Amino acid sequence: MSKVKRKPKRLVNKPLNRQKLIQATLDSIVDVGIENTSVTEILDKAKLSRGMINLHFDNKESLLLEALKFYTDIYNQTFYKQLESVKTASPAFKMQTMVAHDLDICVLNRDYVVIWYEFRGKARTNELYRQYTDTRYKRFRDTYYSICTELVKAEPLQGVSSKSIAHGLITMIEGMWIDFYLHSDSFKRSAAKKTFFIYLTALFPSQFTHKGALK
Amino acid sequence: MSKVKRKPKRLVNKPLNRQKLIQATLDSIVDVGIENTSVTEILDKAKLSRGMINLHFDNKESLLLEALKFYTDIYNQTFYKQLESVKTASPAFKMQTMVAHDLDICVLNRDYVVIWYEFRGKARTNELYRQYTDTRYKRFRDTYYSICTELVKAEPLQGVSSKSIAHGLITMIEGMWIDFYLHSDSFKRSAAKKTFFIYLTALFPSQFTHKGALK
DNA sequence: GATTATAATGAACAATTGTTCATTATAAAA
DNA sequence: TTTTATAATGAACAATTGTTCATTATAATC
Repeated sequence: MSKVKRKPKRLVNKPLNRQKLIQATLDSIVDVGIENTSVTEILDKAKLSRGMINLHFDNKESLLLEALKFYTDIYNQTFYKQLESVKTASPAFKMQTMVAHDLDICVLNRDYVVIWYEFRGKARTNELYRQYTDTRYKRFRDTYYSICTELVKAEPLQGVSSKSIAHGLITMIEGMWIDFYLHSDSFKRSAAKKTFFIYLTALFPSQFTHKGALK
Repeated sequence: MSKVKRKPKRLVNKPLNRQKLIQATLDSIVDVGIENTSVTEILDKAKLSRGMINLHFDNKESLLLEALKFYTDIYNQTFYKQLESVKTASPAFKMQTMVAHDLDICVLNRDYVVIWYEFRGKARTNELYRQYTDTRYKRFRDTYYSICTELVKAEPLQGVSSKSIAHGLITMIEGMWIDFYLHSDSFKRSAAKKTFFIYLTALFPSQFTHKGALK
């Protein structure tokens, strides 16, 4: 008789505590590194009891993967938002916008970069991590390749493929991130941007200027 | 009476087993990552008994540090040998030589790069590791800065500091290493070299050509 | 207020970590 | 050959790892 309906109950705090665990995991990675991020460490930070990780996630590994997923989503969202906003603009403006994004404080900040490299350090020996890090990397690379192709079309260079040029630029951005990761204290966002535009101007003098502005 | 002299004995195999442990540690880092490099893993690889790490080194941490030291010495030796060999050459030739070294298979190979990034991943939270990785990085950077200064002196660029140029080049080399680390299967040494020389030629057209040769 | 579904707890678990040290093996010196 | 110094062994250790699950707490429904 009373078997009419048993609806879900008490789901108010569950998603909240789930998110707490993800945040505590990311905090722990920043504080003590992914290597020393134990369940004890995470639960101390989240101020939750010992069984919570295995209640909300199957195991510690799943929690770490969800944290990585949550993290990469942030970058993807801002990256694509920027890309969308310059869809019809000139290639030079596209390049300027995307470089500005990748050197912006909302993406190139201490915590953010640390988390990225901690996860990617484990990606080599962890198939699942590699999936996420490689996907992000591919999108990032494809975007810059595409913009470089447009730049070369607008201003052809003799005997130089747009592929090679894109390769160099992508490599440089990656190097900038590493530079920030290693020396975030002395790293100067403006200097990085300037350096970047020196190289762009050397290759495409009719589309850029050293000062980072467009022609 | 018989207290005349007690000379050291049986020191034949000790250094040999010590080196075995260092090599097994590096092998383990390549195989399973520094995170999963346990004493059990190392000793299995070295085919030595359980107590050996604490006999030859104070503890596991010391062994890892000695392995890092052994590793960085290899790079430093070849790097300085090359640098010494071009001491009196033109800046362009110096640049060509050092880039060739840093993209050469004896330094840019799978095992070598993996070990480097595994250690550097831990360097952020490990003061001692950081000392070694930072020292190597500083030497590397100083060398390229110095060569760039010479290049700019030979061919001044208006409104562009040699510091910025060096910054870009160093950043690109670092990025090439990362690229190799992440995609050693598809990485093409020749393509990397070519890309590098495109940028050098764009900046210093009277000292380089796209083909990687000197003018 | 009583019932019920489930979120949260934390003691207990087996497995693995790095380290210790009494014991054994071995090569050089007496 | 005997003695001696020390290199090597591996069982035993305490500490820490991630996971389990019987118990308790709590909010929605009856």
